[in-house]
Amino acid sequence: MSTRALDHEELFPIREVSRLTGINPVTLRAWERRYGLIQPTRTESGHRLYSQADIDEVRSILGWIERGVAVSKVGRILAKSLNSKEQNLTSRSDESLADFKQWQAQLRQALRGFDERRLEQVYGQVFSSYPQLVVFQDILMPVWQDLRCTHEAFGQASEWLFLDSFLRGRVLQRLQLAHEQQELRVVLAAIPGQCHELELLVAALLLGTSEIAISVLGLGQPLEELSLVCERMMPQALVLFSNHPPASDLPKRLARLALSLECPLLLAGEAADLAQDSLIGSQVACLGSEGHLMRQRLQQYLDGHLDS
DNA sequence: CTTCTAACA
DNA sequence: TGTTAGGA
Repeated sequence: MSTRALDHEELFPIREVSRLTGINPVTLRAWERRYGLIQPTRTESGHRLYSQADIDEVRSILGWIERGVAVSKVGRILAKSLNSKEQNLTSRSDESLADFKQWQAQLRQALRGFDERRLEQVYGQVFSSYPQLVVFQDILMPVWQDLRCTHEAFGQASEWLFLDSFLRGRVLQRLQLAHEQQELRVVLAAIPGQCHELELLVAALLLGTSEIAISVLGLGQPLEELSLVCERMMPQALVLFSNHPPASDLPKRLARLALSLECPLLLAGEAADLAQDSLIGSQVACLGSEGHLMRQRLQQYLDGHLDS
């Protein structure tokens, strides 16, 4: 704690990184050698020094591994999705990033004590300082993701669960409040698979505006029945959500689904970032995974389609 | 304690 | 693909 004069420039030896991420040092070196996955700076004697950004990269690798992606394929994915996230981060000042970390630290402290009152308090304070989108996308969800895939200490699984159920409750609450008298209605469904409920709910929250009401379908929603559901709900659009790498047959399945729908079909989440190349020229539009962009593109898309 | 490569499971 | 062995 005391030696952190410059948080950004602080460097860690491999053993520390291993402790922080739960990855064996030798495995860390194997990733670097075989897949070129993290390239830390070196001391003159050749010892690796990892920056905070390197450690964050290890964590995101862990996230993809947990979603069933082979380590050899993570590199490509990271190269793509880093683009959209990096742009988001570099456009932000260092001091606001430091502020985010402060709030995240407070959040982690509340979680460590399983202190619900404290958690509510921090949650409320964050909301009084930042807009909803920033609160979820830049402060709360990164902690949720870290806790989910990092095994830094015994008990983190419980802390993750504690946060997850707290946030699910709060987000549901907000979703209910958000439903008022919007003119446009959009249906949001998860691509069946391994999506967490919270990710879908947060996406719904971030996509909604004063003009667009989002209706969320349950997690197990079968893709094949969506045309039926849309026939009866008659939304202005159907948005599919996934944070997982798209299966190779996904573009075809989506194209087929799009043909059977009365309304336009859109894709959101990390899957949208990763699949957008294979979907150009198809009926399926990609919203991306960044909150601002998603909302903006959805709005524009609807505007354009309602004119014609 | 770190580094590396080659071979194993 | 992660881990082990062996040497520096």
